[in-house]
This record gives sequence, C-alpha cells and structure tokens, in this order.
Amino acid sequence: MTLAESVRASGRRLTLQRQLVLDAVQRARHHVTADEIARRVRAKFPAIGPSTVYRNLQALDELGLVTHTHLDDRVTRWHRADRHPHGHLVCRVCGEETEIRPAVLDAMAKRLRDEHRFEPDLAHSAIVGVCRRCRDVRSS
Amino acid sequence: MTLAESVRASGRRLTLQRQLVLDAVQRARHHVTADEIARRVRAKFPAIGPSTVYRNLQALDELGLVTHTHLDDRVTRWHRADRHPHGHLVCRVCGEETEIRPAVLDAMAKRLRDEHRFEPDLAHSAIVGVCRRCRDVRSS
DNA sequence: GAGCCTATCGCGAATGGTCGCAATAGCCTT
DNA sequence: AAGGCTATTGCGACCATTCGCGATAGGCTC
Repeated sequence: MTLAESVRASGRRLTLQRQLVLDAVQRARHHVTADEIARRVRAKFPAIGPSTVYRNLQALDELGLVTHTHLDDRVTRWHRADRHPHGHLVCRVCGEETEIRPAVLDAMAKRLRDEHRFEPDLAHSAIVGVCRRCRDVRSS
Repeated sequence: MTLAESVRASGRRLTLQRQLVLDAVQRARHHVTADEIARRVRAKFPAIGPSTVYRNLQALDELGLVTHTHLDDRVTRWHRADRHPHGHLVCRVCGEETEIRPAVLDAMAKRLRDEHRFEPDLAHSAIVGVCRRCRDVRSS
C-alpha cells in the first residue's frame, strides 16, 4: 500500500503540508521537536502554521508513520516509526541522555503483560533518575 | 528537624505562600494539579499568582516534601512525598488509570542499577500502553 | 472537468508552565 | 529594634501545545 493509499484508507487526505511534515521527520537524523520540523517545512512552504504541524504529527502518529517520545518534562520529540525501538535514561541532575537496548525493557514489559494484561509502550517516556556519575558525587 | 529548620537549612525562606502551598498538597487526598492547589491557596490568600505556586511546588519538590507525576501528556500532578510509592499504568485508548505495586517496578529498577548503574525513579512518569479491555477489543 | 462533501488549513485565543524584572519581605547581624 | 543582604513575590511576556472557527482545497461522483 502506497503512502497516498494508506492515508486515504483512514479517511484522511494527502495534503502538501502533510507530505512535507512526514518528509521532514523522515529526513531527520535524530529525535526532533515540532518547532524544528516547522522550520524545515517552512523552507519549502512558508505559510504553514504551528497548529498544522502539530495536527499533522498527531495524524501521522495515528497512522503509525511517526512516533513521539518524552525525554524531559518540556518538549515532545518526534521520529520515524520504522526505526529499531529503544528506551531512554535521562538524569534529573545533569540531564545526560542514554539509549538502552529494548531487551532491558522487554523483561518488564512481559511482567506487565502477565500480571496486569497491560501492553506497555516503554519507549514512550524516558526513564528519569540519577545517572552513574551524579550518584557517585552525591554519595561521597 | 522542624519544617522551618529544614527550609532554612537549604538557604530558603519560609514564606506564608510556601506554607500554604505545602499545606494544600498535604491536605489533598489524591494527586492534584497546580491549578487546583492555586485555587485552594487563594481561599486563604487571594493575591497569590500562578508562578508563585509553580515555583513553590518546585522548591518543595527539591526539599523532598512533595513529588510530582506525569499521568498523561498534559498536566503535572502533585502529591505529598511521605506516602507509599506506587506506579501508574495509563491506557492510551480509553485513558483508564491503574495503580501498581512497587514490587512490579523493583525488578526493572534492579536491572537498570546493575546494568547501567542508573538509579531510576519509575514512579515519575506513568507507563502508557493499551489496557486489558482495549487490547481485547482491538484483536477481535 | 465541474460540483459537492467535508477534511484540513491558517488564524487567533486559550491552556499549562517558565522566565526576567522591579518591589517586597524573611532572616541574620548588630 | 533597626539595617542590610538577598530569596521570594506578583506581574507581564513568552514558550509549547491545543482548540474553535470560517475559509480553502482534497478527492469522490457525475
């Protein structure tokens, strides 16, 4: 199924703005904010408004074409959905971000599935805590 | 150490506003939003501004007297720090919130401590996913 | 290709939260 | 009890995001 087909199959329309937002997310190397996406789209389509970017990100998210993650308590970060999944550790003291292999999350996911019949998305929010270095400093 | 002493020991001052914010959080039965706290404080001190409430919640958080949790992607919820810790499961389809026993989180916390020397706060953000009921509906 | 239905757009206002600034007021010293 | 240092306050502006609205434009049918 092509992009146009899968968009229309959900009762949505394939607008130029929607294509440009998807394109900007797919081109981005890392997790990117809505504002960064808006700036990149505006290079080709200056009239796009912020709410259009947010609404399209949400639509593309529901279509399974992009995803978002909450790394800190401030801005949401977006990325393409077809990459290998991974979790994030974020230190609340120094702000350091570490990616972790999904295997680490899988054990817990299994437990939530078994004990609560709940299918968790453990990559949705970063795990906050205190990193190795900041923990050593505090305990000394 | 009394409240006044522990506040001052951190180089902070014990203002009336700060006491009223702490009092409002301690009286609240459940997780409560900053706006709800503001409204309760205004009953006794009408002139308090929203930023003062936010700043005091942050200060009391750093002092270890209150904590906050992110249940959904919208508002932050505050509660007293001296209660038994617990995690939250939130369904992204129907919004249902379930509390889970800390034991479920402990296994994963141990793994992050061992493999990454990272001390996680797994109660800080709710775990989002799909609950039992919504999972059954989707697969049928 | 024209017409119609309605998803989507751009805009401006609203929401939840943070920040910079001048005025106020805790708390320490005397 | 008075003075001084500076943490804190209230205010207004700003940031990230959502929402309601009238105007625009996809995409189906003919």
